[in-house]
Amino acid sequence: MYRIEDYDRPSVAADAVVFGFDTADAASRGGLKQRKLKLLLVKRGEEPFRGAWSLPGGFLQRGETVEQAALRELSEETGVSSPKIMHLRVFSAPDRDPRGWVISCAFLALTKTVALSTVSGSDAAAACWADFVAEESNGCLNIRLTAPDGTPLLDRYGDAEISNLLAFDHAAIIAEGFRRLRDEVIHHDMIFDLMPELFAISDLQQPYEAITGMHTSSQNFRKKMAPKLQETEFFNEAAAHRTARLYRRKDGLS
Amino acid sequence: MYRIEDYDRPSVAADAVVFGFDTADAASRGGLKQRKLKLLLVKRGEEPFRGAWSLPGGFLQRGETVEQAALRELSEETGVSSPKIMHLRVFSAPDRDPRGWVISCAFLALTKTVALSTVSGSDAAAACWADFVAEESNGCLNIRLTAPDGTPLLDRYGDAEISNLLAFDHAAIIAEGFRRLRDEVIHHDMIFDLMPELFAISDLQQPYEAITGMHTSSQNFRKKMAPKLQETEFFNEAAAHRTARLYRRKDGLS
DNA sequence: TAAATAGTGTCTATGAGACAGTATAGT
DNA sequence: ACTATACTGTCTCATAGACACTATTTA
Repeated sequence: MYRIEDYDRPSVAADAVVFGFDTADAASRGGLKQRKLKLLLVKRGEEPFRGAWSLPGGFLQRGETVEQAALRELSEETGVSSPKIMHLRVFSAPDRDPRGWVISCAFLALTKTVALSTVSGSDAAAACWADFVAEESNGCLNIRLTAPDGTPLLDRYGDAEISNLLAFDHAAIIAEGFRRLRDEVIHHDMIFDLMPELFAISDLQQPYEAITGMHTSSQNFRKKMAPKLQETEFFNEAAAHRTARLYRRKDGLS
Repeated sequence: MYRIEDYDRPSVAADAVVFGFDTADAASRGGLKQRKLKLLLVKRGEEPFRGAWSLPGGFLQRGETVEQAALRELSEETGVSSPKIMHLRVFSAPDRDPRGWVISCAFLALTKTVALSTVSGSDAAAACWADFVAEESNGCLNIRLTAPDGTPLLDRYGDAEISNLLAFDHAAIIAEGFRRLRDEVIHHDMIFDLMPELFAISDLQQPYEAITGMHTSSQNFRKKMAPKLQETEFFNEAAAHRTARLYRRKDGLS
């Protein structure tokens, strides 16, 4: 029989790729024009990579699952809670951590409405929502990450890293996370996990297109989404134009 | 700084859910009618669960990635090699292994053509291709696994296990593996990874429908697949009917 | 010729994209 | 009146399913 003490064991980390959109609640929204995809990062307070930005995460503890570890670390480090978290993959290259043998269980997590103020926790200056921009050109995924102060954190073209200020192999984890996000949005309506309970159809479009890279007219987008939506009696507060009806996700969808 | 020695660490296993189809090579095929989806299992030679069937897998060793560990164990235990292997998820419930704290990185793997004779390795009687049948009814996935001698190994309806002779939480891992397989076949043409290099269109249909649960006429199935196929100059050897042209997967597909 | 599967063509319904045009809010 | 967005409807094209029909092989 295998005896645990007889064998070498790695340290196991759980890291979360957390996406969100910086829109205020749709029901109480003003004339917000720009809705941008954001990625949650924390500033490392310890060596190695002290001072560098990294994914929120930490080490698995006895008695918890890796999901619980990811959510616990996310909460501890950023004060953010995620209603939706899914396994991404395990990163286990033997040299990925200078401290030694550490494998990382990576998760994809989403927050409904990103209130930027929710970033707090042990050290408020130690977490931020970075701007996330992705483009696909001839089969290559280009990702750019920018800190709130404008510092470019990552410029990645395919697997080539033009510039990368992130700790460990987190750039690769982020790329994998975004690929999965796109896939889930396209095939499994994951876009709704990024939206508040009630939303106007036009609130869906910017997020949807930023993630999928697709572009449609607002009319056709409406028609595509209509079968997945449940009409409500509510309307958003008007800007300088007609008010929009609010919808919720129709249940009974995969 | 985090020092590895200061903290508790789990043992890490890599387990593979390996699917295959029991069709002989299409180019030298006889009048084979039944093509069935199979799952690769090994018989445990040690405690715990000695004598029970389980997924091929084993413990991660220092210096290798979890993918390498999965492929190494697969080869050692069954002699099977897999051209396609992908991360599924991590199973880490604290009580999932009676030996102690063991988490499992689960993989989905496919073999192109299953020559049933390839099951060998350290102990030939210790591995088998079990019959795998899945049905979806009102949102619930029903899975049944049967050993080659007819013994029912698993009957699972949704998350309810009617009967389960498998070791550990491998029944849940298998269910997750099949869900992912179906998803990849539907959205990303993974069906081709289960096929030999050359195949007739009709060879695709049974596997495709067994996995997706969809049903179409052979004519419409042909039309759906045509844009993904590259015609070749070869034909299969005839049975008691017209010979079929062989195709290969058209490249440049996701 | 019969049996069985391979393969073509046709009709129809559905969904996506292009785009014309109407509705309703604020300024 | 003007502007900006919400929303409806229409046309066209591509794709999926139903199904009639032809082609080719062995028995």
